[in-house]
Amino acid sequence: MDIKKQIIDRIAENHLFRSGSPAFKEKLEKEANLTRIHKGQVLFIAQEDADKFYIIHTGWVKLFRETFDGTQAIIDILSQNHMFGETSIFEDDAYPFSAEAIEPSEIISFPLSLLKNEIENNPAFSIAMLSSMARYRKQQDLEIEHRTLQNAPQRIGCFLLRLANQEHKGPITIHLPYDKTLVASRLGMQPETFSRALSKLKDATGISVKGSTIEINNLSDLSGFSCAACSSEFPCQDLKKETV
Amino acid sequence: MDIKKQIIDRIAENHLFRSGSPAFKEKLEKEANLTRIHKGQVLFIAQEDADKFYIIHTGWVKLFRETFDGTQAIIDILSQNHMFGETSIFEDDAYPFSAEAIEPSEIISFPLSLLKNEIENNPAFSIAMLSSMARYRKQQDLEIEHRTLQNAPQRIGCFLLRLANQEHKGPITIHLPYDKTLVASRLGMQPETFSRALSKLKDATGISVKGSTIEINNLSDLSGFSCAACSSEFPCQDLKKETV
DNA sequence: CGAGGGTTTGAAGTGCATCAAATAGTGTGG
DNA sequence: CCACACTATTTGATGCACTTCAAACCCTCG
Repeated sequence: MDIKKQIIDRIAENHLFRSGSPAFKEKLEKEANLTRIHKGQVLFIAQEDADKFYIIHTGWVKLFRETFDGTQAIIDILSQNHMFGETSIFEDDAYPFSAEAIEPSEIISFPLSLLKNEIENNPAFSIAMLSSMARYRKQQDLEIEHRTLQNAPQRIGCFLLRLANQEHKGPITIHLPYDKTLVASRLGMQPETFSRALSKLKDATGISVKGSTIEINNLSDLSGFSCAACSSEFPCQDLKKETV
Repeated sequence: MDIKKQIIDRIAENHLFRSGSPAFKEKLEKEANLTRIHKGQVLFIAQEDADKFYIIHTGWVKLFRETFDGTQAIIDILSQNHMFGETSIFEDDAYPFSAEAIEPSEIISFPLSLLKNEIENNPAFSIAMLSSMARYRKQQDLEIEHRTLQNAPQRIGCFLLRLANQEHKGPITIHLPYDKTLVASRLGMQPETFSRALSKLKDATGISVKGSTIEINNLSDLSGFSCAACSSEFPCQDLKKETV
């Protein structure tokens, strides 16, 4: 219970929930449900009736949709402090995608009704929600652009840049947050293509790769290579920094 | 003035603006600016200071971003009753893309400040705005999926299905709303690819093509072919039907 | 009629996917 | 701590889809 309170307190600090009413925060805390889920566990599937929304405490969750033949389209892969499932409010209470843990994770769930209520009764909150959705929208626009204009090595480079802390000078060390196979599908390519594209990127930009650890020696080489085919100037803001 | 009033009245009927306060509608009418623009005319470019948002009365407008070397990524192509530029409210008052007329068009512009005000002061309106953005978000998710999972002929078929009036039984005649070259870039492919993919689609589904007129004889052949690689069941809702 | 843009067709190249197989890495039970 | 099983990753070979470059065609409009 104590842990739960701590978690809620931290969540309450983020941009969206800061605008929540005290009553809302109280209810959040009361109705929060912290669950540990294992790798591969499915939280919900697309079209299912939606009655909860989720925030990730630890771990990683992928959002995806699939066709009849089982091909998956990864919509997003989320980590700590990210919220998902909340848009079903606007989708006749059906989840618009499926969600599955890709690592052992701790997930907090809340009744969607709380959110709905707060949106309807607290204008400041609904405005905060608007700006949260606007941020997501911008990110999606960028995603489409990336997939249209960048080739495989460039997309990987761009992904690495967004993982890197761009303030830092000098060599930067990055750990891929999950399976290379998953990074590949997150970037819309096959695992084999990812592997080959990564070594092309290595040759082109002088990064070094050992397993899932990647060292960037020269940030501007990397950004020069990756961002050439992108309309936004470097650094391509990581819109994910603001988490909710 | 009379024409202007008529236009505003029609706009006021749509989902988003129905939630506007009477004072808001009044101000909209007073501050509306109807402009005729010619093909190729640019309304604004990305990053420019935003002080207006737009609604299309007649014609077509493309939204796009471009890289240094001039390559364009088409974000969307919009027609009658669609709104654009409004998201700059959430982007530090800078347009996140450029907008250009692709046909002679009549465009109505309004001060962004009106919208900002209404969002801040009319909770019902900000909720309507939320649901409008949620709709857009869903559409973008679908767009990414299409580009990932569908091949060129399938994407064209899907595009045609969304143009067609799906209620209608029997043969359906469609006119491409703008240049094939533009349709191609809207679908993320080259004009040559479009041309070849269209004839593949013709062979596969029995549609007939004469210039920019396309006749669909058997809707289910077309949807069977195109929607096989898509997670949503046919008919892929045209989320654009609700225009704003 | 002739100019110019849009569209189609052809030929060749590139990038990514696919299938198959080898290799590296990880966790398990002995 | 090792051997085994299993999964993740890499590598190779091949094919397909789309792009690119070039040229022809077609349509419209002065």
